[in-house]
Amino acid sequence: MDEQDIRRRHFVDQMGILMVRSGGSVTMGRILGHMLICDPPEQSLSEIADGLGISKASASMLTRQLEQLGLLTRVPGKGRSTTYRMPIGNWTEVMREQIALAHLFVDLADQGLDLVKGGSDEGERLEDLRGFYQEMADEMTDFARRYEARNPQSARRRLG
Amino acid sequence: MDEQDIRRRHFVDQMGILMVRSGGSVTMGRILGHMLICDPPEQSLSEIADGLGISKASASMLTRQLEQLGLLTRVPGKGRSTTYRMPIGNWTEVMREQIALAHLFVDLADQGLDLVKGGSDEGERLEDLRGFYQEMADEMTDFARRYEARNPQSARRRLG
DNA sequence: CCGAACGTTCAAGAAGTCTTGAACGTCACG
DNA sequence: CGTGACGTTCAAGACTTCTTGAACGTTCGG
Repeated sequence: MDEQDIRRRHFVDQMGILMVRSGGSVTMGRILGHMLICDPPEQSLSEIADGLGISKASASMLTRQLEQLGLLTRVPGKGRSTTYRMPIGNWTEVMREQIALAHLFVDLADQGLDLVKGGSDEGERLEDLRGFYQEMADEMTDFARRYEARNPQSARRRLG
Repeated sequence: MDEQDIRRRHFVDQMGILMVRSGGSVTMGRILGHMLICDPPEQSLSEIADGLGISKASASMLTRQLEQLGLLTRVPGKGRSTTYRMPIGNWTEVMREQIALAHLFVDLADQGLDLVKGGSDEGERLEDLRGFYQEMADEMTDFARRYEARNPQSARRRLG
């Protein structure tokens, strides 16, 4: 293992750590790191598993999760063989979950407001939370639109 | 347990689920939910633990974590007794972690770009990621500033 | 000085998630 | 057909995180 390999491994592991802090798992992040710097950019499941020293079972499960998050694209090959690659300009897809989550907070805050309709203080706390998440959702939706406008390639699916 | 209690319990549990989706734990979210609708708004550790049916050990640990996240404020009482309450307009504090995380992605992407300086395709993927997180960080910082300007009470600490 | 109330910490157990080897189904190729 | 390569699934084990009761230190009121 030469100097370059060590640095690549370090990059991959760091991406694993950042993915954990983002809500995912270490290995999911390591796959992402691998797919960011691998050559060739398209890799089969076996190549990913071998490249990272993980089982094909993990690779199969995690690539599917990453695909669902919009962080990995499946490229069907001939027969059963398929390869994966990092999509370019697809980050608004990733924001979708965040925006949806913010809306869930807004909705739950509304339920709470209905619940404490009598009191006064409770309302203040809930409206504070509601206001924040509402603005947050609006802001992110706006940002996603601008990002898509600037990166037309990303417009695979549109925001609702 | 009457109708009202059931609805309160439901609200608390839903907040637990949303907190999990946000990267925290169920019980952390349930505490947050309790603190959003509790009366009086300031509660001691024992009141929180009893109110949710969890141990004081959990309550102690989780209130500290929530305090560090800026989602709970410690209100020192006389002697050893302290109470907690939900702060108002303190949401920019919560954004801090997100912004810091985005910066970490940018930094790691830079390391990666340095690593693959030879190739061409790798650079594209890394620059795409870097660009997104850089803009994301800028956008959130900007939003936080505007939010603070609109909610002066929140300005306990300023963004750097 | 004593006792009660409170929050903190710790080790142990419970619960959940992650990872894997092995078995399987499918497809291309000879 | 038969064989090999590939991705998928499953049950089992490893591993990590969560939760708790009990023991402890501190403070207030008597």
